[in-house]
This record gives sequence, C-alpha cells and structure tokens, in this order.
Amino acid sequence: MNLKELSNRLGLSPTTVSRALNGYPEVSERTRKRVMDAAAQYNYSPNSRAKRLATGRAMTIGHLLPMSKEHEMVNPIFSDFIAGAGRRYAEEGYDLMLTVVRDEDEAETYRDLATRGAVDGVVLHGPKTNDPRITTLTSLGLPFVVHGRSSNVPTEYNWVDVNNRRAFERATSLLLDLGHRRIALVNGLAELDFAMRRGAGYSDALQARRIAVDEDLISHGEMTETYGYARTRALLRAPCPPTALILSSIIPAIGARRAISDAGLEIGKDVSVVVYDDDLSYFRNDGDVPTYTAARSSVRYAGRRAADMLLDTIANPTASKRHLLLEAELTIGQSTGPAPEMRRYLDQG
Amino acid sequence: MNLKELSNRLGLSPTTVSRALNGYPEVSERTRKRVMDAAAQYNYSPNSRAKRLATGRAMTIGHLLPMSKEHEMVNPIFSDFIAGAGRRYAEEGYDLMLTVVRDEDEAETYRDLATRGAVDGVVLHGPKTNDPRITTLTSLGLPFVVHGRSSNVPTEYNWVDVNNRRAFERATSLLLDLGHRRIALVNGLAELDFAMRRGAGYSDALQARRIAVDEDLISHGEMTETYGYARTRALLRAPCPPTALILSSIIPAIGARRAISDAGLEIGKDVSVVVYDDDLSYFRNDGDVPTYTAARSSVRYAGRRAADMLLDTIANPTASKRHLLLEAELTIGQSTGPAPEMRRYLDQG
DNA sequence: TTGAAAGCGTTACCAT
DNA sequence: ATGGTAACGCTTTCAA
Repeated sequence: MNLKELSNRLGLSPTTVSRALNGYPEVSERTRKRVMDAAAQYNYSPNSRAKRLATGRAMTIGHLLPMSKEHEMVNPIFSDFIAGAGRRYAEEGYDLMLTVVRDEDEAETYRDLATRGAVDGVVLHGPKTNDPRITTLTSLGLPFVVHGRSSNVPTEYNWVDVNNRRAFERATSLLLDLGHRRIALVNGLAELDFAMRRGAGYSDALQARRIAVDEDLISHGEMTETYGYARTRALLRAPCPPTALILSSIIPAIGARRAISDAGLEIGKDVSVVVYDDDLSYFRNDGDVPTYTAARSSVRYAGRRAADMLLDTIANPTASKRHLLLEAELTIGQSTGPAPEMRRYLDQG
Repeated sequence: MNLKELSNRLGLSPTTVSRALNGYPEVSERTRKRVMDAAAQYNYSPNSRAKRLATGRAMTIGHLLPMSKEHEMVNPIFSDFIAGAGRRYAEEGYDLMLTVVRDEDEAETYRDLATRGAVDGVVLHGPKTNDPRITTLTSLGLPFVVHGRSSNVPTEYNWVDVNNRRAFERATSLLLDLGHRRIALVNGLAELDFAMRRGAGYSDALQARRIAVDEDLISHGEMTETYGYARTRALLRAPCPPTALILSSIIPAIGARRAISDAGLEIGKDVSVVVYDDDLSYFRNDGDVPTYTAARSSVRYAGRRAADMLLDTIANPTASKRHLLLEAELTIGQSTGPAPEMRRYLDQG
C-alpha cells in the first residue's frame, strides 16, 4: 500500500492525503479523520526511502564505534550510551545507524557517510587525546557530538562527558581525609583521554594537600582482571606499599580483590579500595552494606542528553557549540583509614 | 556533487556514468577509467537515499534489542555480536540500523519497519521461550535471523546459537568425572530460552549417570554479583552443601568467589567452580594458570555468521530455513575432586 | 480546503 | 558503447 493507492481508495489526491498525515493545518478535520482511519485500516506507513529523498533529510543518526583490534571486546559502556540515545531518536522519528570502524578506515568512513547523505549527524565514541577524527568531522561540516572529550583539539566541538577529573579528585580526597598518604592509582590506557583526566583529578587532590605524586603508585593498562590482579600484587609486595587503591574500572577491581585476599589482607581493614565505573548495575553492592566505595555515572542518561544535543545542533547548525559535563555519584562503602601498623609506618616517614 | 553534475563535467550522460560506477560490462574500459577518476577527484558517492528509492532496496539490516526495564543495562553480549555482524554488512555495502524497543512496543515496531521499507531484514536478539515476536516476523514476510533460539515456536525460522545445552552437559560431566555428586547450578532467569537449555544440559549429564536432580541445588536469577554472592552463601550454609558450583555467567561468579572466600573456603580445594560466559576476554585467566574452569563461545564470530545467514536469506528468500549451532570452548582450570572431608561425607550417603 | 505538477537523485528500460 | 526517458514514492510549490 502506497500513497497513491491510499488516495485512490479515498477519492482524494495524494497531496491532500500527505498533508493530512503530516499534520498540515490547511486540511479539514473531517478529511484528516477519514485519512487517518484509512491509513490505520490498511496499515499504511509512508515509504522511508521515498520520504528521505523527497525531504532531503536522512532522518538517521550515525554512531561511530572505533575498534582498534579485531579481537577486542566492545566496551559495554557504548551499548548503554547508545541505548539511551536510541530511545530519544525514536521519539523524534529518527533511526540509529551503527558503524563499526577499524581505526585506519575512519576518515574515509566519515567522508563517505557525509557525501552519500546517509546520516544527518553522528556521535563519536571513544575519543583519544588530540583525536584527528574531530578535525575531519569539523571540516566535513557534518553535525556531530563527541561522547567524551579530546584534549588539544584546536577547534570547538559539541561534547557530553562525565566529570572524570572531579570524580577522581573526590575519591582521592576521601582517602586523604581518612588519613591515607600512599594512594595507588590503577588507571586505564594512557592514550585514552578519560584516563588522562582521571590522573589529573588524582594529582590535583594530592597537590592540594601538598603531597608529592609518587609515579611508582600510578599505572596505566588495559582494564582487564589480569591487569588488576598483577598490578595490585606488585603494589602490595613493594617495599613501601600503598594503604589505599583507586581503581579505574570494576574489572581490574575484581583482580585487585583477589590479589588482596591472596595476600591475606582484608579490604576496608588492611587496605581501602575505591572503584570507579561508568556502570555498576551488574555489580551493585549488597543492600545497605556496600562492599567497596564506588563512584559511577549514568551512562544511559548521558546518551539521551547527547542525542538531545545532536538533534538540537541539526535543527540549529549555526549556533555555538554545546557542552555537558555530568557529575558522578560517590557511594561511601568499606573505606577506612590505614591499618594501625601502616599508620605507624607512615608516621615514621 | 551529484550524478548529473558529474556527467556534465565529463560530457557523458548520467546513464553512462551510473553504469561505469556500478561495474556494468557494456561500458568501455577507457570511459570507465575516466569516470572512476573523476568520481575520486570530485569525491563523489551516489546519494544513498536516491539509490535506495530507485533500486527498491533499503540496503540496511535492522537489529532489534529488547529492553524490558528502562533502567536495565544492555547485555554486553549484544554489542559484541552486533560488532561482528556489522563488519560483515559493511563488506557487502549494507548499513546497520539499531532499534532499542520496549517489550510492549515490539510487534508494532516490526510492522512499522517492514511497511515503511526501512530494512531488508532483521536480527532478533534475546528471544524468550515461545517468543511471540517470531510468529509476528514470519507473518510479516520480513527475512530474519534469531540470535539464540525459542522453544515451542510452531514454525521454522533461521537461527544462530551457541550450544548451551552441550556446554553445560560437558561442564557437569567434568565435575562428575572428578567425583562430585552434589553440583549446584546457578542459572539465569527461567524465562530466557538459553537458561532453559543450560538447565537441560545439566540435568542430562546427571541423568546419564543415574543421579537424581536435586531441585534445591538449582536456582534462577538475574545475573548480578549480588545474586551470585547471596546464592552461593546460602548454598554453602545449607545442611548438605554442594561440593561444586556451575555458574551461568562471570558476573555472579565474582559474587560466588567472594562468598566462598568469606566462608573461609578455597576454590579448587574445598569447592570446585566452573564458569560459563559468552565472552571472557576481560576476565581472562592469568597466563598458564587458569583461576577457574571456564567455558566460552566466540560471540563476534557468531554475529558474523548470523549476518552471512541473513544476507543469504535476503538474496534467496524461498530457500529453506537455516540453522547454526556453535560449540563453546571449555578451559580446564582449578577444578578438582571434592575435598576429603566432603568426600567422606558423600560416601556416607 | 483541495489538486496538478514539478522535483528529489538515482536506476533501468528502450532506443540508437 | 552511449543516451533519452520513465519510474521509484514521496513532498512542496503554485494554482484554483
């Protein structure tokens, strides 16, 4: 069933039927009702392909997922963010197109998306520090929003990000307030922009109390359980071990928990642990007794807000760039001051 | 730059240019070269919207992600599966459209997708037992492939699935071979089709050895850490505790590990643990010493194969339905026989 | 308030 | 081997 057939059955012109369906005011209420009823009866929806050609709009938003290695798992964060954005697009009649690109093909993919008119705008995921993709997209004139930020990019751009710096500053300050002085940071890969911001928050908190940053307490790595295990074990075996750990994701935190337990130590007694993760829903603490101190943001909400921002930019392309910085929640759990023997050790030097 | 402009610059008709670009044989090689070069020079790609209208094909595959609760996290499995499928679509020039649907809107969403011609086929994720969506899709005549299976559906349909039954049969048999007789199964939600199949594999292995299934050793729940913790604790505190556990996902396994450690027990010595997960890449074991016995499948590969199957069905709609059952790998790690005191206990009755 | 006709940018059919 | 023209199914402009 297409527009022509439907209009024939109604004894109306396609023009009128189109107008009735699209809510144009100049059509009489009686006619509109007839048309709507017939459309429902014959289960008619306008053909997307024709509509898109006629209007010149793709009514589609692209999401670009970078994939550096073929075997690498997709960051679960992306899917939750995309789910939030997708719900918003649906409300506005937009479709969501997902493109999984290898890093080396990215520039070409954007260009292609833009020139063939497949999307009205894109969301960029997983930005690196000084990410070249942002300049590419800017020069293409395709509206876009970055999920996260990229330092040292010369131009302004739209972004939605979690305040990583502040989350880690707060986590570090909490531990400092409890009396900890040797706090290890188990961070993500150094080239990822958010890892850099987390490191900055950590350093800021220390420097605010005039405590020197000990580089031996900071590490960067891919966020696997193995990394958390190995790194924590190494830290605990060091000549001068930390009394508290901050972990940049729940996954290495699992390894850390195992390393701590293997060392015969106890979380919240011998060593304090703070975990940050964008989504902790699968790892929620038990009832009223959090098993660790945790920070988290609402990824799905961030996705929805990014969608808002992008749709807004598409409707209003010349307006100035928009930014949204979301704060992370901090749940206080099993973090206490350093154990007595540690404290003695710290007091001595 | 569109086709008309490009053909003007070349002094050719749009027809010839289109033919040259689309690899039709009747165009001379000299002309084709000229056209290709000009297209590259002016950075021309044919407008997707026009092309789709003219050819009558959407060149788009839809993926339908069900979302029962608004706050629920997206299953990380989906994104990896979709990444695999997406790479395959790109090779064939197809786009991937992602639709996140609330359970109650699903039937209408499919109908809409089909009637407005937005997709050439769809992949269905997260099927439940006797899933009504499969009948809906069949009656719509839209080509589709199910990621997973749905029991008790009257019609034939295409699917790609992991052999969940066999994975759990093997895991259970392994533990039985080690001498375990009381094996607990910490399973997913009962209404999910794969949970049912996992339960069947477990029961089959027991029954093959004429061991009665003890319903007290089986539980169903949402796969959270909390669930794994609470359930394992309850099991260990029962009057007649299990000597081994099979966990249906890595997430509850983390809770289980904690519960076991809290009880002063040790994995591989006091109690054996086998973990199944579709993707364990973030939780890989340390080097040559696996910390638990684990089974896993290659989700991304499954996605690619599902894409193959769907494209094949689209090209060949009348052919009979296709099925693909992928086996899971089993990694033998720290699973040993029951601890001596347990063995004594078991021997007594 | 309604309708006729042009146009969106391709592909595909029929000529030459 | 190349070109003219219709067709895809809508929206939009102009006219009535």
